[in-house]
Amino acid sequence: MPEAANSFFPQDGEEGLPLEEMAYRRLREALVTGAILPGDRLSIRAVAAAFSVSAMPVRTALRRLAAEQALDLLPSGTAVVPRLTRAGFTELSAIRAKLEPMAVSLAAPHLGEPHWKALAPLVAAHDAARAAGDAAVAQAADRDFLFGIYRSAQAPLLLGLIETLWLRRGPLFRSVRITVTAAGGLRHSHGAMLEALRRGMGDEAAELLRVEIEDATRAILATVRFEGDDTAAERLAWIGKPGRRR
Amino acid sequence: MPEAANSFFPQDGEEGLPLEEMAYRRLREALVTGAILPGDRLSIRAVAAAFSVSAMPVRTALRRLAAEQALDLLPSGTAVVPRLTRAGFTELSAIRAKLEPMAVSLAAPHLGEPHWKALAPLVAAHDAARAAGDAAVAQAADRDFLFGIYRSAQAPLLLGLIETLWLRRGPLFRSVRITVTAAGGLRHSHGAMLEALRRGMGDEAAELLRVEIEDATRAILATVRFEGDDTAAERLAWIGKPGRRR
DNA sequence: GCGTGCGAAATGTGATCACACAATGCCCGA
DNA sequence: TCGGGCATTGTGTGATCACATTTCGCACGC
Repeated sequence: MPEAANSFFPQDGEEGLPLEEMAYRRLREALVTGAILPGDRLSIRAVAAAFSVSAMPVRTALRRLAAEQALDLLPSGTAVVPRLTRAGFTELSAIRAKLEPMAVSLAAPHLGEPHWKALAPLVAAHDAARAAGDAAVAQAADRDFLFGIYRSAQAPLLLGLIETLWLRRGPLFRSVRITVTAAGGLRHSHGAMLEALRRGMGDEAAELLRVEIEDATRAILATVRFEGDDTAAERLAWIGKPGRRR
Repeated sequence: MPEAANSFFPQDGEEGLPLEEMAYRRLREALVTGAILPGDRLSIRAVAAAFSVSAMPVRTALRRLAAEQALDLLPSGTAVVPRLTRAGFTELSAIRAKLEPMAVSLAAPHLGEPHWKALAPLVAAHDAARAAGDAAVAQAADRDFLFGIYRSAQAPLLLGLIETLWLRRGPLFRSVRITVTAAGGLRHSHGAMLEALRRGMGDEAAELLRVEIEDATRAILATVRFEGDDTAAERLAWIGKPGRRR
């Protein structure tokens, strides 16, 4: 990828970084990978202790994540991992279906030989991983494929918004991964997208992506249980349990 | 407006609020109204002194604005009011043209009599203000009209993104105001939008907005000078002035 | 006696400040 | 024009304050 290093999923290299940046990245990673789950409360002190730093850098990092909508803030100021509801997921997907194809269209004129060389292996990696049943790796390949294109769109504002959306969707990854694996994987059109881009048909590639996002959304809505989706049986079981949490 | 108070342009009531919130709102207001201009550097200490608070709340507020893309951060960490380039403005407008009509479509089913009562005066206020040549008031009425609808879309994530975009566009307001005033005002289709919404044609209203945004963008691109748009004469005058700023 | 409520104390948590440290950039003088 | 010193600015720490929540215990009622 000729562009700068992926700013979304930074690798290690946490040596010389300011502590705030370190805290921010670690929290973001935890969010995206599902290490912390929806509903979890992140108190400044607790996180600071976990990271062995003082409250300030953590506070800044937490607020930054909140400003990016990756965390919610209780009225008291405590940060919580947002629970994605069915409506929230629908909204998120609808926005993605508008912005990400737009990024593909914008990127198309900027793509060239070096990009094909970088993108093609990612499609192959996805297929291989899915065939092997490793949904996490397949997802990672997909993600790298898409962001490889998005970064080429030369649209920093748009890229930032898309990253925000992915971050917000992060906590859902775990369940989606399970579901998708169980379902044998969603159709993925990245190979066709790449072909369209090679032929210079940016809008066609964008349309493929839009359809893919909408299909995937439909599939997830049909199979994944969301926060607040308690079944009748669960609601009944819930009644009369005064001491429950969450 | 039946919804909660406008969170984008808060009025006064800065008594019981945390200082960080106060600093945040005042900075945002300054940004949106053009009180601080693109390129201005906002040092934590300077702002803290201006607001008569210590550095901490200001620091948090500045970082929050930066996370929302309303401010840029120099590598050193100093916050600066972003300069909107021609390309940046084009990108911003393209995103708005996708998201804001979407919000209108989503809001349509939720609108009812109370909304018409609240929105109609805003259209009238716009017309009156424009007739009187008061572009600032006309803009404010437009803004309230649109956000009144957006808030009804029941899409918090989308609303947040749109607010971010407006915030980012804020520093440009001053020049746009001048230009638009000089040009006699852009066509505005809010009356027609309101009519379409009343008839339950949400998509039609959305389309009107999309066209309006695109027209306005075109007009602004054609008339407003952007950062980096130096004319030939200016570029010539620039040569050989080693000590220049900005 | 057992269950239920209410209230106060204890705890947790965020907000803010003043201070110390280090990196950055600027300005002045050679 | 180049170098060095100094002012500015961001980063991070620890203590302290006020507020919110939770928890525990006691008293009341069944």
